[in-house]
Amino acid sequence: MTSLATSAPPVAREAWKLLFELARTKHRSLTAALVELELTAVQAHALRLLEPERPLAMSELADVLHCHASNVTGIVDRLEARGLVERRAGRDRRVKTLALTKDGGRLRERVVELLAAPPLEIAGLPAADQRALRDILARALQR
Amino acid sequence: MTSLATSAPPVAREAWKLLFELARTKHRSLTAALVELELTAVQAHALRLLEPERPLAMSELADVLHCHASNVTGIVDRLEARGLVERRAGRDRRVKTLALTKDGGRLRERVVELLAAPPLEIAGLPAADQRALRDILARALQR
DNA sequence: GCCAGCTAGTTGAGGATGTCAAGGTTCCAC
DNA sequence: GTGGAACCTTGACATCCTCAACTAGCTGGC
Repeated sequence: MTSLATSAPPVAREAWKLLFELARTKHRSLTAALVELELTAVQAHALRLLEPERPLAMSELADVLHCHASNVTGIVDRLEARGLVERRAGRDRRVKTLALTKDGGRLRERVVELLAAPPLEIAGLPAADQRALRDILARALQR
Repeated sequence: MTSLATSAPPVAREAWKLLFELARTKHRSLTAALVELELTAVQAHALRLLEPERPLAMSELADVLHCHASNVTGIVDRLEARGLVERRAGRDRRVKTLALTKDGGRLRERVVELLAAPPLEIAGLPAADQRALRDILARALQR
């Protein structure tokens, strides 16, 4: 649970405001890019989490997506209907294991690249700024 | 249109990855906080955009929310049903102008504070890091 | 061995968000 | 005036999300 700093110093608030704005901008451009792949945000996220060599159980996917199992059923239904994902029976026959198909693997690569690509706002920064940004964020997330 | 840098230097990608992670973490905690106000993300966003002294037309709200007018109808319906917002007829009677009610204004303040509060990851940084972060992000968004 | 209770996943109901097409009012330019 | 444009709403449909109830399968204690 990441709590909030309701009485934070002004500088932190300014930094956060900028960060918020950047995130929103990127979120929009990302959603637009996903439309061309005919994927929704959640579908793309699920695809990203399904690494080719490490199949996931439905319940594990629900965990990492932070949503209910019943929701995952529908999401996987749609991915499976498009031939991107397969449900396989595990040794424990209650568990259904999710594996990428060939098509799913190919599409996943595009999704991963899309998500990993920094927006031009970041990519266009001087190298020193990029390094400083990375280091500061690394410190921030270390807690 | 924020385009993507699909072939960006590794440092930019690392920085972006961290930023992405921070955004996701915060998004979750924010959604959780909004549940207690019985607001969804879009409702909170709409509320934030409705400044007390500057009423917005439905179409203007649709613009800033980046969604279709027909979608705004439903969102405003729900806010109005809760007594947070009022539709008023403008001089041009095609236009419906949105104004906050007393309750809406009070709730909006809490929402604005919630959105503006930086996560502890940022608030807990040394002051020098906060300043550097703010300055780098300001440069990034200047383009 | 057997059964009570747990776990995994699905189903169905219901709500919010989002798109699109169609329609009603109102305005404006000609 | 009248035709077209602008603004909003409505209805149909898809996705995402939760919850409650259900089925199938596993497991531990007797």
